[in-house]
Amino acid sequence: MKRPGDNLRLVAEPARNPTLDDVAAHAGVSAATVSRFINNPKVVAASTAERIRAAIAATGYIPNLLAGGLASSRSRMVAVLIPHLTDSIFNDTIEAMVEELAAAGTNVMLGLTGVSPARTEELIRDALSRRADAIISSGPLNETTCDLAQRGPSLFIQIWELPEDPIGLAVGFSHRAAGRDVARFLVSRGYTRPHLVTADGSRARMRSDGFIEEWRALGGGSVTEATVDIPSRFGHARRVFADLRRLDEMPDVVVCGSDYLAQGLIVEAQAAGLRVPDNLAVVGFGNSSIAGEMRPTITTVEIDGARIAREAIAAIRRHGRGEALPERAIDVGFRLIARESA
Amino acid sequence: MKRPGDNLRLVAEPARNPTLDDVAAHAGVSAATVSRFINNPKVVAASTAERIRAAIAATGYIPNLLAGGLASSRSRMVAVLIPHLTDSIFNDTIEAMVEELAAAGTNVMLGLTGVSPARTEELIRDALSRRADAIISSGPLNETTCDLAQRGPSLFIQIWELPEDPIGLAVGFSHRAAGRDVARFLVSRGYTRPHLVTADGSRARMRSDGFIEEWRALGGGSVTEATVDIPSRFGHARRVFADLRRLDEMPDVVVCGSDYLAQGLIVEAQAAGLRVPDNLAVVGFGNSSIAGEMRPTITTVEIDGARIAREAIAAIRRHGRGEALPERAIDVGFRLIARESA
DNA sequence: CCATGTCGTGCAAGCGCTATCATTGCCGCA
DNA sequence: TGCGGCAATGATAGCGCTTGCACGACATGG
Repeated sequence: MKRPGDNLRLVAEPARNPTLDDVAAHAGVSAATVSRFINNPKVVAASTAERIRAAIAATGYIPNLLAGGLASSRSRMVAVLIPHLTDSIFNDTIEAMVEELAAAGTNVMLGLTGVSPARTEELIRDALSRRADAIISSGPLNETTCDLAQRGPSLFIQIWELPEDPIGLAVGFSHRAAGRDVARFLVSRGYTRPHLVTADGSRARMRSDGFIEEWRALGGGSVTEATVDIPSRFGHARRVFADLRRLDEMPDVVVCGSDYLAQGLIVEAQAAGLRVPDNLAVVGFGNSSIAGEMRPTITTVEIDGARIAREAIAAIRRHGRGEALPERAIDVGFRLIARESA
Repeated sequence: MKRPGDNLRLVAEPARNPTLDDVAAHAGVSAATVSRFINNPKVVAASTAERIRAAIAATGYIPNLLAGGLASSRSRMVAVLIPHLTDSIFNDTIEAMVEELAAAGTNVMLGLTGVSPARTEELIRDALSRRADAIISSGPLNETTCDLAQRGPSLFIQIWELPEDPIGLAVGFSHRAAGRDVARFLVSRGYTRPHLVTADGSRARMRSDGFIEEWRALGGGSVTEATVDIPSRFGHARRVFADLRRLDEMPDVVVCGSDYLAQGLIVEAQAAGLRVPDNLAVVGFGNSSIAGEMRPTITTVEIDGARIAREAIAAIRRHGRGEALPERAIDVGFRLIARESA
């Protein structure tokens, strides 16, 4: 239904979104006061607050965070850079992160780096362009990316690892120590012929190194190894298992780079008529939700993703308030969970 | 290497990031020209372009997209709203989406809605606040959210479903038709006692309705049903399978809301000594990567996530150029893939 | 040779908000 | 009564970019 007034309204007030000024006019205060109300309601008088609240509702005002960010040089956004989404061992961490950030009124820019440093660099550039309050990265860095990360005003947080000299902050754990712990555990269980399935990345490499180091130190025998692409996926299991069977001597335990791959190996082993762990034991990594739900349940290394998220976010908050960070690296540790598969 | 000039530079030019003006001064052109070069290199003369390029490198300039977005009211960012990350049937779609968008120089704001309309509303508000070029949503909407989505300048795209009257654009398929197809398939294979495991959401509901409708139309017998929380996860399988065994009569096929749940049921069935599909058949949904890799491989319904991503992005491009959308709903269809599990 | 493009560029006015500083009452306390 | 102090608000100057308009230089065609 079209009434005469409609066109007039359209002329007087075009398709433009209402702005702070509109709200201010409507509430009979200045734009500054409305801004204050939005960012920190308790600094305005209760009666004023009420009028502003009403004006916002009446005008259907939606703040413009681009303008706000430009003026304050705080974007209320953090960039999260991860390699993949599918079968990703980080998903729990990321999910926790996104939720914690949402609770703090901060949004997340998601970047998928794959294994490409070039893509990583571009994403860091994008994050800096958007003046992200922080950049949380679990991907691989090279020299250029480090440089970029250094220079930008955004807090740079590396998660899931602990480099010797972190750029901004690192929240992670020692992959080498995790590898060693697994070795010790397998020795204690009496396994003698471990097979390592290592993803083609530095973190997995460190775990394998740690494992072998400790295994040898404890007088263990020979270790066989296989390599898979990043990330360690369920789908790799077929080839890995097929290769396994061609070894001179079957291993008695397979150490995987992720619970998904471990799950895949269990499936393959069972399909081939083997019993897990009796004929072949399997160790996962990450304590993804499936690990405790698989049959048999999967022995794995738990990383407290929620804790990583919390620490990262606490640091972002501090950094946002201009405080210095108490530490450059936070070790959240890990925990070996012995279940049925090994 | 430290030269005398360095300190002077530091004094003259404090920690401030270089801006367009700095680059312009360095290149001996106006800021407008640098802006043009950045956004559309071919409109500036080749020689000028070269000088600007050099100036950008020399100053280490990083554009400020907040300022750019404010001025142009285009943020080069789209919001992607999904319920979950873990075990999510959307992950392949999202991954394709993020990659396509990255290729187009657009970043992604990730929002996790869970099953809460309140959270969805807040995320839509956030997306509008950031002046997202588009909002891509696969979550549940209520009246308020619809209103918001209508009003905002962002293109609103619903994926994975086809409502009768989409808000902006819908890219999806008919869940009802998918349910019917599964029913027809199972009849053709001679199954007689299907068990439906329906997630507690409207889409899964539609598939179940479609299934039952067609099953009855084809003269099939009684259908049993169970409900699980959203999303249909691997971990639900234990309870679902346990409940199954308590039925008066064991079903001969279980129809699941996701491949992950299907995988879980296969694991449970096998752990209980049943053979799949001989003793119990299983049908998944989504053709996630595991579906083709499980033992037995999982019969499922394939959705072309990459196609959904492409269509959505094409629409965003058109909308960005101010063109009207050729259609309000795009049906990408689906495809039943018969594998070993049913 | 002038009218008419076309191309490359500069000028300047915003985009919508935040933050600094100044201003106004008003209370309490000496 | 006077005044420092505090609470609440307003005025104003940007934040760094985009873009419409204008302008000069040069090429084109009648």
